[in-house]
Amino acid sequence: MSLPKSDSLRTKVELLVADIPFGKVMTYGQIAALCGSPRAARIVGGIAHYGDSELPWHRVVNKHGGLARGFPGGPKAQARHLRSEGVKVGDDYRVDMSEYWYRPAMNGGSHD
DNA sequence: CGAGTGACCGCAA
DNA sequence: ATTGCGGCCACTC
Repeated sequence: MSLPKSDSLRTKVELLVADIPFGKVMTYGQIAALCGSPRAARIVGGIAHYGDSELPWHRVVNKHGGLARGFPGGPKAQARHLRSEGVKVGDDYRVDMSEYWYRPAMNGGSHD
């Protein structure tokens, strides 16, 4: 396991968000799931709000590929950042998940 | 320490 | 399509 199981969810989330490569995006639910709590998607959002503002939260989107609601500046700002990284954002502020969804090759969940 | 809030997810009507 | 509800964990007041 690459993630420190002893640390709090917040720490893992921050590590994952910080590990999102350039031009890629992750979902709140996916991050939460990788942290061990697939239902704790809101916690991820919460961390984004009062967590490290240095992390690339603009690369974090919801399950629908849409942008966050409380993002500073609105979805426009987030969309601008993503486009700036080469991510195509639709008029509905949605990113192509099948293209930009970053899936860390870990947990050996492929099959046992 | 208790209560409230939060940038979400999924289902049901 | 929208609205409502429960759930999860952490942080702030």
